[in-house]
Amino acid sequence: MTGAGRPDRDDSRPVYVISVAATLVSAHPRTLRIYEDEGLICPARTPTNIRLYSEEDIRRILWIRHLTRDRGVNLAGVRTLFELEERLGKRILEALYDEGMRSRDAELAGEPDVSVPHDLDHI
Amino acid sequence: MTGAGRPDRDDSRPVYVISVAATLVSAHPRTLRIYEDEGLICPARTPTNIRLYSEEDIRRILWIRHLTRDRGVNLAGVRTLFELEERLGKRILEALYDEGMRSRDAELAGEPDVSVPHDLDHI
DNA sequence: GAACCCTATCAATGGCGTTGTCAAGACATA
DNA sequence: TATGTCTTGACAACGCCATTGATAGGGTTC
Repeated sequence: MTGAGRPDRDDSRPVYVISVAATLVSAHPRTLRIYEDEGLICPARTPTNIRLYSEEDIRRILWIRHLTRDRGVNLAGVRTLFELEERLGKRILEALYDEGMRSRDAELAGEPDVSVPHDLDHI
Repeated sequence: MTGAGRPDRDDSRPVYVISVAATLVSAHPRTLRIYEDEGLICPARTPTNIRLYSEEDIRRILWIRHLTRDRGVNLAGVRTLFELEERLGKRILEALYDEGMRSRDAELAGEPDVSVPHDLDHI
C-alpha cells in the first residue's frame, strides 16, 4: 500500500494554497503570512507568485501553533527554538514531547489520542 | 582561578539577598519574585525564609534577561528552553551564542564550565 | 467573470512583561 | 529598641505582541 512505487518526497512537495493550509492548521491566512514575514516558514511559490505549502510546511506550522497556543511561547521564542534546532542537528523539539503526558511505547495500540499538536504523531 | 585553596562550589553557595541580586542583574526585585513564581529560578532560603541567590542563580537570571530583553522571548519561551535544556543533557543554550556577537574572541581553549551570556562579565 | 491569490495598510481585541506601589508583618543589626 | 530590609499579596499602569479582521488595487486560475 501507500504506493509501493511512490517513494518520492511528497512531504516536501508544495501542494496547498494558503486558504487550504490555513484551514488545515486552524489559522487565519493572515496569520500564515505573518509567520512567513517573521521568517518562521518559507512556503514555495508558483511561477506566478502564489504560495504553496507542503506537508512539511504544515507540520512546521502545527509546531508553531502548539508552541504558541498550548505553551504560550511567543514568536520570538519559536524563532529561538527553531534556531536552536538548526544549530544542534535536528529533532530537538521532540524532546518537548514525551513531557509527562504520553509514554510513546503504546503507540501501536490504535488511536493516537494525543493532547499535543494533533498531527505531529507521524513525524 | 577562583581563589587559592578554595575548591568548594561557591558558585552554588547562596550569598545575595534579593535587593543585591536585583541590582546585579539590573532588574526590579519584583521581577525576580515573578521569575520565581513562574518556576524559572529557585533561590535558597535562610532558616528565616529570606531569599539568597547564588552565583549560579545570577547567571540563570542573566540568561532570562538576555532571552527576554535581547531576543524578545517571553517567559513561557524561557521555560520551554530551560525545559529543553534539562531534557537534552546540558549546554544547549550555548548554541544560541556564537550567533554574531562572539566572532572576535575565541580565547579560551577548553573551559567547559561557563555557560553564561557574555553580556554579563561586567559584574 | 467569479473566486481565489498577491501586497500593503489600519485597526480591535486580548494577553503578557515589567515596573511600581501599598499594605502588614517578620527579621537583622547597630 | 529603632531603623532598614526582608516576606507575601494585591492592584495598577505602561507598552508591546499575537491574532484576527477588514480594506484597497491588482494579478491568476478555471
